[in-house]
Amino acid sequence: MRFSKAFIPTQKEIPADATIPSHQLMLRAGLMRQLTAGVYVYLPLGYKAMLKAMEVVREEMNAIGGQEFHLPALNPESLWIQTGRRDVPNFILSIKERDLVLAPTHEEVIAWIASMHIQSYKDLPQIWYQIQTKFRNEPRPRSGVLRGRQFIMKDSYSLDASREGLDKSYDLHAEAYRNTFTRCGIRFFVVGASSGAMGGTGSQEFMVEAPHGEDTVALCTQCDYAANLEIASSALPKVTRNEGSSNVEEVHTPNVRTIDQLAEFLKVPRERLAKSVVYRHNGSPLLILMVGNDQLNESKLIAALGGGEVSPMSADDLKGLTGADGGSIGPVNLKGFKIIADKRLEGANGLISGANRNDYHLSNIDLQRDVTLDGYYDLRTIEPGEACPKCGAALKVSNAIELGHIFKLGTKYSEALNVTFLDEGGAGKPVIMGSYGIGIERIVACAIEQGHDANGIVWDKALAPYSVHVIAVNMNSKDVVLAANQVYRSLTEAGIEALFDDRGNVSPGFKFKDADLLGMPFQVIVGEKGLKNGQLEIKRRKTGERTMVAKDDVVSTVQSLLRE
RNA sequence: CGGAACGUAGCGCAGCCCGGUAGCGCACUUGCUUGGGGUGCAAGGGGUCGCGGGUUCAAAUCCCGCCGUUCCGACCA
Repeated sequence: MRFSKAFIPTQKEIPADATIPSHQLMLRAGLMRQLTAGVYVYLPLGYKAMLKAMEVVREEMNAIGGQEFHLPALNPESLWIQTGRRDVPNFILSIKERDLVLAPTHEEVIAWIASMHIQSYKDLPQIWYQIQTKFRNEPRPRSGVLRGRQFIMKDSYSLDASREGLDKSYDLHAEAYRNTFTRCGIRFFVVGASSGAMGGTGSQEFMVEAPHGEDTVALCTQCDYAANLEIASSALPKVTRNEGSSNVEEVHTPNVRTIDQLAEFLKVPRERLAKSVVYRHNGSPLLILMVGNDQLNESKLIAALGGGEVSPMSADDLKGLTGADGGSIGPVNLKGFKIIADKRLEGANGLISGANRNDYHLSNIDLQRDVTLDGYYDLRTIEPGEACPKCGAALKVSNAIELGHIFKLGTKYSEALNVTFLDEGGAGKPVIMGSYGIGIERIVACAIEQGHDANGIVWDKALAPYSVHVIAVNMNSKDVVLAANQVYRSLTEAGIEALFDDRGNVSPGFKFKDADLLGMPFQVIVGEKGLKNGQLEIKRRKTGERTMVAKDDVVSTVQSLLRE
């Protein structure tokens, strides 16, 4: 492509609305423009990078036997009502004029097709995928392309006759994902994840560590333990059980509200303080006991409760139910609440907690003796520096971007939409499904987050819109023009995608700056200096390293560089 | 959906407090110049000041409403 004919609107100034590097650079390098919040126009250069990412994904999906579909973005609303997902908050965008919705994902449509055509265990397994635009009713789009209202996803769906089959399909996807992201030159890691409201038994996320990521993950500094903070655990000791339990005593604790104040006031370690956190679960009052200042993890809470809606109880609501304020609430003689506790408190005694009477606490609480508990669960959010549950080394907590997510769905959708097959014994059974997504824009954005410097993008070969950027330093020099055209033609004829900066009205410095901003892996610089010796210069964008190469050797040199 | 900020030429911004002919840099057009890291000089073109209403002789500027965008939070299959 000749730059003089190309539509590549680069910008020197940083757009005011872009706050993270990938967003700024995607705008500055002319990859895209924002149409409205969360919706982007992909310009030719940006779309080329996206197509490269999609092709890598496609090849890896085909390699595990995936079959590509093209599914409708417009879906009948009724299909989503059947699975109960029509009313999921902030999920579906709908069409005003018709009872149609814009599909945010395609489990429903896949299940609909499968329900018609999957009849026998002999028809299974299947891996069906699509690489298409999806829509989501994001309350707050942000971080450029990382969280939009419209985006391109590779989604695949596995259909299996057995749990073992699902495990195999899932493992195939995990391997395909590793290959995909590795080929894209992205440094990633895999974490255990919560399956959330999607339902199902297992799930993992493919993550890229990034300060601007909106996910939080725990990573072991020594072993390979990695988990989304939603499910991460640490090897923190339980609260010890003292020998014998004294009688519960009421203690006057005027104006003591927080755990820190209480520990200070009573001169006791925080481990002996059972903090009461009050919620409503599907409307019913719920008290959760945590150790000291341990933070309740809502994702774990929901999982422990088997789903449903949870929300912190308001101060007024709490006062009405208990007669006391938050800070004085406790599990002993608390009427009308379901009570659960963090695992660290399992069987503990000698605890201090609220008396359900302002300015009073109870001491010597024995959870076995004094409280009717509905169970102990891991409910706390881990903190950086705590011990890895696998190896005991320190955990760190990082922000990350979710590139891909793989799910063992089970039979939630096949049951809702009646997708059944006959097994060997002739019995009807629901098809067992898996669901696996990759965000295409996120591949590109993460590649830029990891591949950029002060001058611009540094593309990996796999995603670079062009492999080589040919720069004619001085278009007024006949020799330069001739040599640059020759090398551009030779590269193109050799099947190497080249962008040729043949602009006549642009100074050399401007061309160099643009080339670094656009970030193609290699630059071939054609200038009078080198030509005197019959040489051209090859610059590696990543390292800045420059080598002079004889004119006739440029194509072969570039070819070997691209093979590295 | 709660909190905050912003909206003036394609982009980045000043002007608004204190009402009185709309400005700067980049980009763009033309000519000359320069030619290995966003050349230099000169002459130009381009704006319903987000939209609607109000106050006033007069509104980018003051008041009210709306819309849009961004950030923090909530949310995030």
